[in-house]
Amino acid sequence: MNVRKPVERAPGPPPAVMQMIRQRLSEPELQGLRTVFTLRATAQHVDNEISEWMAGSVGSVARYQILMALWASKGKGIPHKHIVAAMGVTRATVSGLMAALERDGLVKSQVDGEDRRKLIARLTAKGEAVIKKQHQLNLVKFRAVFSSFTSEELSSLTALLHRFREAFAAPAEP
Amino acid sequence: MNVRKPVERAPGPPPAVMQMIRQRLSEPELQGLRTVFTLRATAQHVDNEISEWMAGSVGSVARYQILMALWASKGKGIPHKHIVAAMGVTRATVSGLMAALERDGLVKSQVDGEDRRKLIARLTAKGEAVIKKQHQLNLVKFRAVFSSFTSEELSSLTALLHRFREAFAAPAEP
DNA sequence: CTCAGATAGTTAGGTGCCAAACTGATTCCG
DNA sequence: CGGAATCAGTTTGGCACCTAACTATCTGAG
Repeated sequence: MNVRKPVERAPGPPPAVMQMIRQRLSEPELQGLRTVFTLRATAQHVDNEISEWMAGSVGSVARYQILMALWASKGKGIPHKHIVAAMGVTRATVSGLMAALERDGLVKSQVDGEDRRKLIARLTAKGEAVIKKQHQLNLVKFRAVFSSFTSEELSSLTALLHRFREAFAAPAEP
Repeated sequence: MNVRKPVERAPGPPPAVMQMIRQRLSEPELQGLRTVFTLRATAQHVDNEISEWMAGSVGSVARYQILMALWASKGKGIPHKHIVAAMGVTRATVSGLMAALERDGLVKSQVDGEDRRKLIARLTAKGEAVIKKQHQLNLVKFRAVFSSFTSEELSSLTALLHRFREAFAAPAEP
C-alpha cells in the first residue's frame, strides 16, 4: 500500500526568485516569511523521506503515529478520541486514517460497553507485527539521521517550533 | 473561494499517549521522534492559521508564494519551472496551482517564443491588486506574530530546519 | 538529417489534512 | 420524565502534495 520510491523534486533552496521578493519586503517581515516557507518545505520533505522508508507496511508518518500509540497501550486499546488529541489533528482526519488501517487489517475498533459512542481501537496481530518490524528499522534510521544533532540542538529546535506555533495561535495583542 | 474560519482541533500537546510511547523507546530516538512530530504539527497549524487570514482572495500559503514570486518579477514574468524550484515542490503541484490561479483570473501564462515548451506566468491586473492588498495585511500580521522573536531566534530556527532536512536527505553514512 | 534522449507541462489516482453538516448516544435541566 | 445541549464518529467536498505515465518540444550524436 502506498508504495513510494523516488522523490522527483527540486533539491536546492530557492534561486533568483527569493532575491526578487527581497525587494518587496523589509528585513523583519522577510525573515519571518522565510522562516514560514522553510518550515513548510522542511516538514513536507522530511515527511516524504520518512514515508519512503515506511512504504509497503506502515505507509506514512500519520499511520505510524497511530500504530505507535496503539502499540504503547499494550493491548488495552485506546479510544479514537485520544488519538485525535495525541496527534493534534481533527476527528475527521483520524476517522479516515482509522478506516484505512482497519481496511488493511492492522487495527480493529469496537464500541465501548460503558459509553456506546466511544470506539476503542486495538492492534491486530498483523498490526503488531508490522509496527514491531518498523520500530526496529526506525531505530537504525533515526540513529543515523540524528547523529549530527546534539540533544540540546533537538530540544532547542522543538522549543522554537512550539513557540512559533504559539505565536501564530495567539492573536498577539499590543 | 476557500473561506476558512474556525479551526476545530485539539489545542494542547499530547496527553497520556506520549507517556506510553516513551516506554517503547530509549532517549535519543524518542527525542528525534518527538521533533519530527512537532515539526509536522507546527507546519500544519501555522499553515492553517495563515490560510485563515488569506481566505477569500489569495486563499493559501502556496498560492501566496506563487503570487509573491510573480509580483517580485515586476511584470517580466517567470517560467513555471522557476516557481517549481523556488517552492521546492513538484511540477505536478505547480501545474495544479497555476491552473487554479488562472481559473480565478489572478495569473496568465503564455508560451515562450524562444522555447515553446516553456510557459511564462504573469500577474493579471486583478492578481496584482490581490497580492498588493494581501501584502499590506501581512505586514501587520507578521509584525504582531513575530514580535516575540528576536532576529537571532528566527535565523537559528531557519538554520536548524535546514540542517534537519539535510540530515534526512543524506543517507548518513558511518 | 534523423531519431533517441532530455526537458516542460499535464493528467490520473492517491494521501493527509480541513470545515461543515449529519447521525447516534449520553447527559443535564426544568 | 422528556426535550435540549453536548459529545463521538462519519461523510462530503475541497486543497496541497506526491508518483507515474503521458504529450509536445527541443537537442545532440551519428
